[in-house]
Amino acid sequence: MSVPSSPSKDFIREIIDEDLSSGKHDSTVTRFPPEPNGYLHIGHAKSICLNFGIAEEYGGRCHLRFDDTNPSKEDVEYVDSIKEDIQWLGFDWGDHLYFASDYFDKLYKWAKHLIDEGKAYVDDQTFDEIRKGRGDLTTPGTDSPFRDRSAEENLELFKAMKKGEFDDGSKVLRAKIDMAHPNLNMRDPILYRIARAHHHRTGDEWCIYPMYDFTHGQSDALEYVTHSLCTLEFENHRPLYEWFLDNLPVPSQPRQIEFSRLNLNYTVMSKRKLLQLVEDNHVNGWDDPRMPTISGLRRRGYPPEAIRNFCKTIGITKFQSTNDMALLESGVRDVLNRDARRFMAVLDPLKVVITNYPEGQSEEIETVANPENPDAGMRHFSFSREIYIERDDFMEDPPKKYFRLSPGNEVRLRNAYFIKCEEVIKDADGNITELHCTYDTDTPRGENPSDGRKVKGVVHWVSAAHSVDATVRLYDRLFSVESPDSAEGTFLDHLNPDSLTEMPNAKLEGNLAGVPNGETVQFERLGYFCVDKESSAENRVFNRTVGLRDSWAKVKAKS
RNA sequence: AACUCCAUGGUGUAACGGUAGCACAACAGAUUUUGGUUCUGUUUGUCAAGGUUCGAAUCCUUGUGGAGUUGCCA
Repeated sequence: MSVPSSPSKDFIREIIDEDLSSGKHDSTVTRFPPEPNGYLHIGHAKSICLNFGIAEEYGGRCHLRFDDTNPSKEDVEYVDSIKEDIQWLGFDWGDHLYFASDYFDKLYKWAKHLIDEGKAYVDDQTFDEIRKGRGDLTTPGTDSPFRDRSAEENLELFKAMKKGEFDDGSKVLRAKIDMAHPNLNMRDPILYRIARAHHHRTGDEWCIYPMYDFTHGQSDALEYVTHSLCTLEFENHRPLYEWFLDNLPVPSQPRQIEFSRLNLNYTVMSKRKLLQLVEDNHVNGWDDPRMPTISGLRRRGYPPEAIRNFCKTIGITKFQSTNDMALLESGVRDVLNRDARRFMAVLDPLKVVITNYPEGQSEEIETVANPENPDAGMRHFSFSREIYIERDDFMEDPPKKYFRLSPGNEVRLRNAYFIKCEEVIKDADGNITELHCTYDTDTPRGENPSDGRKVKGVVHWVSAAHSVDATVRLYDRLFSVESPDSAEGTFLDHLNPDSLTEMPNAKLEGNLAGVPNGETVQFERLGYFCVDKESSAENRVFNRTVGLRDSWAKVKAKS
């Protein structure tokens, strides 16, 4: 009913505005129609945000409808995961959960209707004969020898097909349209095939199943969907979609509108390829944090809000674009910077002994949990004589703009004192094993030294005696090239060998032991990290969601 | 070489015949107890050629480039 006014809208929302103001429709009904044959990925999120988003904005509704017309590929496992992912993204279909299989009876009647009208026939040709008869892109097809069977004969045959009197694949029901049509979809498309497959909902009730084309538009019409939004590859199907609406006594006239699917660089999006990554163990399951699946992004620690914002930002057009992963990550940082609690964690520890700090002594430090959000409150942790710092926060022979710790140099320990490196301890092989430093009692948190001296470097740390151990998994892009789909060789040739790095000896601030599974926090100066589902009190596991912007890395890379 | 669709900075996306704007990225600077955040500034664009018009990213023509379609998949 309401037409939200905003500065600019995509072409689909413009069409909806027109349909509302012209009186063509007085409410808006959309639908998200996945086939339950795999896990949802971020490309589906684009469609979900579009369809459910429009329903919210226009005060309409969005149906969740499972397009389950090909039982050999489908399973309830996928139905469940799809529901979970949509809800996690923050959308709700309310009472409007549907299955195309709910319409099998209706569709069967409509098929008989077409037969009665002389607009459908049973074809006995083999698979190959049908294919050959279809012609190709530049040559028209030829009529099937069975094309002119009488309506009576067709009806008997079709009923017999349903009763199971014929073998799988031996006959099909086809629409009688035009074998010379320039659009191949209109060359007498197949409506029903015989397939004795157990359906996850209808069981063994049917041995004939309707095709996508004979199902989708009619399902939309039955649900009074006003705008049926799908991706570009269905563009050529629209004439057929409309042919069924025109030739069947459907209760409403939905309109199909196509938009471009989401592409992201440095990853693949096709179900087939994602399946291959899982089956060949290039990743650890559908929810591997490197996967572009919704479940993978969730496990990676991406907030649903960031995914929704991303979908809003990339917009809806018919242009086949490839979006930059950096845009997604930027949105993830935005949300997490605002929401994530801060902690300190050392991934690659180097022990530091503060030689002038009394043995056996410790003190409690208080600081904010999140500087961006005062409501997050305070946190407390301990400082003591032995601490860990990040190994790459020390260099024995530093380059010019290196602000961190080096021999004789002084840095600020984050939330604590200045320390100065006095001595580097090495093992027999020359590896640095320990640093001996002194601290300045004049420089606790919140105070600068009375002599006015300053330091440029701030280094995070954890108290050795108060730390907890953890494994931290660092994730990088799954592929090393921007478009693995079009790169030389197969996409598997371009897997990034360093997409996963395990840091098995990480030392965490003690407070991190209490963070629940699934929460994403910031490890100060390092990035955002999410408690993995495999994490336990005995064996803590964190996944890096995304690193912080790192301008030092850029400086370093240049030199 | 059929039909359909698409073309705006590096990547996306606005501008609906009237100043080409925004985000990300990049670069420079300021602030900073996160080399984070925040703030300021800079660079970069209408696929090409014609036409219509006072005026074209926008309308028309042609070309070029890209995508989809020859499943009893969706």
